[in-house]
Amino acid sequence: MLIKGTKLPFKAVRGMKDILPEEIDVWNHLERLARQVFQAYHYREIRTPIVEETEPELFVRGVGETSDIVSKQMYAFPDRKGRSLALRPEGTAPVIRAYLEHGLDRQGSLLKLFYLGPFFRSERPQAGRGREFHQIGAEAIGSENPALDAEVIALAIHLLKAFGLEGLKTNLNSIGCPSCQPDYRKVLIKYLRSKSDSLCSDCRDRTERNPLRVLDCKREKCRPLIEKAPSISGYLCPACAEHFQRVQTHLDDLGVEYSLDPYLVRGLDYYTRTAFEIAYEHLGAQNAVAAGGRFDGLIEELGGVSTPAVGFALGMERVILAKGKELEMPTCRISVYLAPQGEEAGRETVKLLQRLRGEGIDSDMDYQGRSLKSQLRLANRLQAKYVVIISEKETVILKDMQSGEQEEMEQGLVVKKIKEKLS
RNA sequence: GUGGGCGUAGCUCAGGUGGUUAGAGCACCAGGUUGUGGCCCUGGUGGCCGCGGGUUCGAAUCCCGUCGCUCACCCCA
Repeated sequence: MLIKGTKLPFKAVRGMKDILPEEIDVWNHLERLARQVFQAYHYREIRTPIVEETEPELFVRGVGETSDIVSKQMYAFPDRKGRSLALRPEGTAPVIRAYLEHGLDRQGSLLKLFYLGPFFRSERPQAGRGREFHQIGAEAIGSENPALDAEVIALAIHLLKAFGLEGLKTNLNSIGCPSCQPDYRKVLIKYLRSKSDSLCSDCRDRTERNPLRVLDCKREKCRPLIEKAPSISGYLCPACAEHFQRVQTHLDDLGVEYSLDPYLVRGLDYYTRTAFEIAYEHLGAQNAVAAGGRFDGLIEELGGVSTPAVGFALGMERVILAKGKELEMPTCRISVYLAPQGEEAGRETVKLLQRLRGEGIDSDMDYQGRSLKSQLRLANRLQAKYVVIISEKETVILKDMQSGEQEEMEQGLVVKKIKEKLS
């Protein structure tokens, strides 16, 4: 409790949240499920530092200089020697950095990695979007086989289903490659400029800055124009078109349901060809719960030998938000609670408690010298299975909190008895 | 960065047009029950009414500012 008359001296940083004991079971549960699923798909975990140096421009070159993430959302700061550091705003660039730094490309053919942890972007907080947020992601590096695109998409969906999410919608598109996207881009810009008067002000801006982004403008005003806009699908080069077709065939073979969405665009510059997004309808404005795609140019951009790769990331907070109260886990339980009565009994209780714990039985005791009544009340709230009442006598009382039955026994026997009952 | 909504007890929220000691439910503590939980009953702890200024005889209430939270835009998982 705070001293009377004072207000909170410290607060969590804006947009960053404490995960409290009552919430942590959900997180651990999801992470445990995720690890199982990744194991089934043969992805191995990698953990990269939360901080990266910005000087060789890892994020600028990876994510894109003009992207909002780099241009205005990155937490960057100098360290003691004046080097510029940044809290990682996304996971792919650091994973590729580690991949190149440790020569993981020389250890085998295809490398499949997953990661989970916090990321940071200095955006305005909103439902499903914090300044610190947690992602689970995967990257499959070293093949342009469309079957791998399909695997990654299937993996993302598999994870979300394992988390218990229903009613997901998967959208798919191909945004081409460096040999065809620029041509489309020119055509699109030309079209958009011709309609510039009818577009919203944001879209006029986007036309010059990031024309593909105009395609997923939500404004009523822009919709009809967008629907008449040239579609990327007509401009894909033969190689991209075939790749996209084969991704779809594989998804069909896998029984994955998806919709083609020619307006789907990714915000990060490194994406090529396959782009996908998995949305949960009732989430509010931020309804993409997972998204990803292919990034065949990133590794070369970061100084490696040109290597194709696909991946995705999934937002933990959004998953938890989507699950809402459905996901509530059983609250904290304890097997045995010890209720000492009086000072002398306290010493015996501490010893008994240690013996129980030595046997691996989760147990606790009252340390506050409270009345038996309030100790039992607490034990009840903790959903204790058994309570041991210890008085100054030789014998103790073992009470079954569910049935209410209790029996008196020698103190030496109680640990053995509890072990029997719990097994 | 831009716009809307909201800041009253640990939590969820009441408190018409300003008017005495600011309320309820939940939670917490104690008692009813000569150390025995849940249900019920009774009582109790807990509030600079976000902060600062203004209007007024008088402000939780009206006005301005500020900070915080929240939703949305932008952008993104």
